[in-house]
Amino acid sequence: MQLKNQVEWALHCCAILAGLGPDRHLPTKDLAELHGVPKEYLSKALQALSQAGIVEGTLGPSGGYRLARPAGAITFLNIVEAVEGRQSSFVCTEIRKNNPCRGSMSPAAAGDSRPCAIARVMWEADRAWRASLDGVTLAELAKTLEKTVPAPLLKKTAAWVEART
Amino acid sequence: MQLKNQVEWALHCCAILAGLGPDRHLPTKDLAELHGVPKEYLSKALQALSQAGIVEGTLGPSGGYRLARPAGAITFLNIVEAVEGRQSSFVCTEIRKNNPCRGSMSPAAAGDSRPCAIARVMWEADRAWRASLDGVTLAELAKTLEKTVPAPLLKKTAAWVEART
DNA sequence: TCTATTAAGGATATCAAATATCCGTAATAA
DNA sequence: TTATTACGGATATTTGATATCCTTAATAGA
Repeated sequence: MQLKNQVEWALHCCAILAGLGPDRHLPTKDLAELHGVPKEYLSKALQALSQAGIVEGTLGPSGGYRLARPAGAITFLNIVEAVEGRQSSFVCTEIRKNNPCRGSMSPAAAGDSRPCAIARVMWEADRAWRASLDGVTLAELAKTLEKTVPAPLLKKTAAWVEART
Repeated sequence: MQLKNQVEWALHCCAILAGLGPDRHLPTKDLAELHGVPKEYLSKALQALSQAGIVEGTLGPSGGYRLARPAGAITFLNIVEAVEGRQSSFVCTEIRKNNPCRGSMSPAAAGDSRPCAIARVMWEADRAWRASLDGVTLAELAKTLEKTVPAPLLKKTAAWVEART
């Protein structure tokens, strides 16, 4: 079980966009070159972010993407769910016959409206995962970066961004 | 991102085995029929559980599987990790060039031993997921089943198990 | 001893999803 | 008018999950 690599790309792109000045944009092409990933495929991830209202794109020359809301109002969970979807990592299929732990998918068919006890444990863990991701915003990530990443590296990136906007 | 269906099968099989009397066994064939899943493929999951020391198999007629330890000493995490592996759902690839958030995979190559800040957030969420799974044992599941599953269903299963052992 | 049963595991086939590429359309700044 | 860009549809490629087949060795029971 592994998250799509688009999740990693989306998180890094958002981190970069969070450091952008107001009303400035970065096009897919630059973001792809920065991270060394295929432009066309990264574009799909950015489109997902756009549809989720996390980033917004503007057309034409000097267009590109920027955050659609303040970095403090965007959590990791928002980004992960935009790319990866909201379905739990555990899917309870209707396991048949004698098994006492019925699924909750079709209570009528199962003759029991109570959710599968095993599924409930798995879903609770999924909830804990999402709660953890929902507890960190892009703004807090930026603070962490300042503390843990060597200054020269940050300046290098800042200069790179500056040169493109 | 989705867990393998083998995880669900393994959890249900362990739940059944937890209700078994001491020194009794259930073969793969019966477990597969009970759940309505392919025997050969379920066998792979049971082998993984066996290698992890969660169940133990005995050969020959009247052989099969049983739990290798008390149900109170087996957590959901044990079972999930036996089948799904221990690698985090988030993999931090070395994203190249100017990006300030370096990977922690090859600090030497990155010239920086600090782990990627984005990866740390994702890994923390993964840790929360595993902690949640590690907080529930098979014994506790059995208690939940007694409370939430209608008695006739439990009796039906008990009778089924009884007929096979 | 013989036979049926079983776990274990290697090899391989099948299928679904992730990954990646290509192309057309419409909008827009210069 | 032109170059640039987001957006989205269609499709190819690759990878991993799913599934099947077969052999081997152990073991209980006849």
